[in-house]
Amino acid sequence: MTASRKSPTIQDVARHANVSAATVSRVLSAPERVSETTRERVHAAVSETGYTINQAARSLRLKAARTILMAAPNIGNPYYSTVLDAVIGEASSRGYSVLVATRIGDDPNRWLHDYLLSTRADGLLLFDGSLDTNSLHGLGAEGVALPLVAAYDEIPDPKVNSVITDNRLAAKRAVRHLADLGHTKIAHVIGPSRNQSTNERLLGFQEAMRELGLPVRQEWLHPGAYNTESGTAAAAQFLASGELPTAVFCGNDEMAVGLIHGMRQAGIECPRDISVVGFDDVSFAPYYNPPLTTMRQPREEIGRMATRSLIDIIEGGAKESDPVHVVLTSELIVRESTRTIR
Amino acid sequence: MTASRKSPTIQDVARHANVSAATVSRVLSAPERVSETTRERVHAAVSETGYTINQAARSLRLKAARTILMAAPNIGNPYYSTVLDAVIGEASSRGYSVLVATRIGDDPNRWLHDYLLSTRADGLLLFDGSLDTNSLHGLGAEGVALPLVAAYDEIPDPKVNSVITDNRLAAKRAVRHLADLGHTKIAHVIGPSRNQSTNERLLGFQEAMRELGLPVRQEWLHPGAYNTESGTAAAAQFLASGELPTAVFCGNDEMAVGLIHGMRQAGIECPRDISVVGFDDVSFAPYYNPPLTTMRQPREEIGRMATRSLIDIIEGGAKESDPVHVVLTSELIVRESTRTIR
DNA sequence: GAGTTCGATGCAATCGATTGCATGAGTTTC
DNA sequence: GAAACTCATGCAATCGATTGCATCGAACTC
Repeated sequence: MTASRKSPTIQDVARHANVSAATVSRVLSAPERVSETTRERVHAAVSETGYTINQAARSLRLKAARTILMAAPNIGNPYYSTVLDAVIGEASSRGYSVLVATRIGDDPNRWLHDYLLSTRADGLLLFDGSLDTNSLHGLGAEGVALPLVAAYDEIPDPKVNSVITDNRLAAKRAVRHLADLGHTKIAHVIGPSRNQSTNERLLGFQEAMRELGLPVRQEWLHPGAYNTESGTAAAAQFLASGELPTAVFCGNDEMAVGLIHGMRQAGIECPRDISVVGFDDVSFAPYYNPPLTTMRQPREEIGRMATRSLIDIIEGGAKESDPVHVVLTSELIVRESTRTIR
Repeated sequence: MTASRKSPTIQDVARHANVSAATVSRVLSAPERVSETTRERVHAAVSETGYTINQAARSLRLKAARTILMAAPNIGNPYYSTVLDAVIGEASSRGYSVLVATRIGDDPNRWLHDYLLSTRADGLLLFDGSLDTNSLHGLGAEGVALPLVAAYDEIPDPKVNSVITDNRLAAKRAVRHLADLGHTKIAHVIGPSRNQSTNERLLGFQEAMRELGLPVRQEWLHPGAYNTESGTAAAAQFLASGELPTAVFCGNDEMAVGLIHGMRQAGIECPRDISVVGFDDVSFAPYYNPPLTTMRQPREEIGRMATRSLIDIIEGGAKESDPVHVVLTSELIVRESTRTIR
């Protein structure tokens, strides 16, 4: 109650409880090494003083910040909000805080470096496959690998831990779904090419088309950027291509929505005139008009698993030498943006 | 190049440059106090060793973490993604990192306490008006106010700094817009009642209705929770109310979308049968079908201003005793979810 | 040329928590 | 009953960066 001028330190608590600072520290981190009577006395002193541990001092001494860094190219994308939520939940249940960084300047090496080598964060949750492996490996101290888990987007390096989804297969299933509905003229809106996930989805698309014996038309492939604008741009491109596809597989929901919007402005209605499959199943997908058929990605699961793995690695040291490679499965959610061809 | 076993310290750099650690420190923080020749020598040593500052040590010494904490009830809401983006941008341009916390257990006092009194964060960006003032004031050390800026949602305490929008006025304008289109049967989907912003919007709604001489029907007021589900629930309530409103003012876009969705399932089309105004103008609003008429909140601006104010307060100490109170104006964006009554 | 000033740099204390080692009291063992 | 052992606790060094004060040499003044 009677708060002192500034935050009480472990010394203050020690004084209150008539013990040494060492004992207070032990009560807090290894209670079983302290007798019950002193333990109680210390606990009382802690609440009397309103003591909270000074993380800076702790980090300095332990060389661990109990903080992880989540880096994503654009937190602005609604895809990440759910993931971030899950990351925070899992991290805080393990006693970790979460720092968030976006690509700021265009020198990822510099900012990652700043965060990680400065004991601000103990490990990195990387949601961005566009970083080159070399710069990442350079981050760990010599020999010691930096705790790093790549999530959502794979890093093309088997030594890097990853938690991803079955992008290739999922893309194939999405295309098959369209084919099952009778579509043969199928277009694809591609994500940003620097992402591995994008390439996997494109590969899945191409593979499925080949297996189905359907032609892939170049002008029905639009390179997008995972945002609504590029969906609308894709619509424009397809409209200008002479013949309109009857179905489109989009690399994510944002682009699907942008595409449907663009098409509608030209009088092409979804699903009446064109079927559209998205990817991700973001929060508004079921509420869109039409409700979006999409490949759901288990985003909470991705966030949780990635965080759990990262913290396991941080705490287990490098002893578990086998890299973690988790592949979660996406699920086709059929709603109303796809239907049988007339 | 020749990286040592562990991260180099300021001592290592000092040794390389044949100066004392004090000098290295000065080169880094007050270059003008060091002669040019040594400065160059030190810079060379820094890049040779690959030195990065140890933030824990720095924080301990300076009693400042150069980190702010953004606390929001549910980061999962797409509203926050844009704000967070802006916060990160502004913070990192000032050399600050951003920690993110969600409401975890239901003891906000405890977690805020943990973060703030433990030198993890120097200040708090609070996006949650539901915390009671007492617990907040308890946070600062005696006499010294904790650097705190309430954003988006006002704390009903003039001593707390805030960056908010003109919720009341904005709500009135939204209702006026509906009235201008000839609507008289207007419903309102309210946000979670613990939020001040919600109450302001409700007050604005009521005020506008009174000024327009329109009756407020109780069964046309639905208490929602700022998510899509409650929009759909509101639709159900209105449908069951005997008479259908011809227009609805929703407390945010999520609920607007949920409402439109729910109405459509009952065969009530927007804007044909019912006009809907949302609030926020989240990223998918212009791409919805129909594109959403909504009160745009300057979210980047909110994030940027709030962050800037917070850091100013942190760095300026408590010397600027006048609380900051910024009120940004919302803008009515007319799209296609509202139209003149038939 | 002796005294004064100034700029550059080093010394050493400090921030607060942790932990290996030492100590001392109490308990067990033969 | 003395040696061996256990258990609880304290002492003091340590983590790495910052900064007030001291020092030292050079430049300047009269």
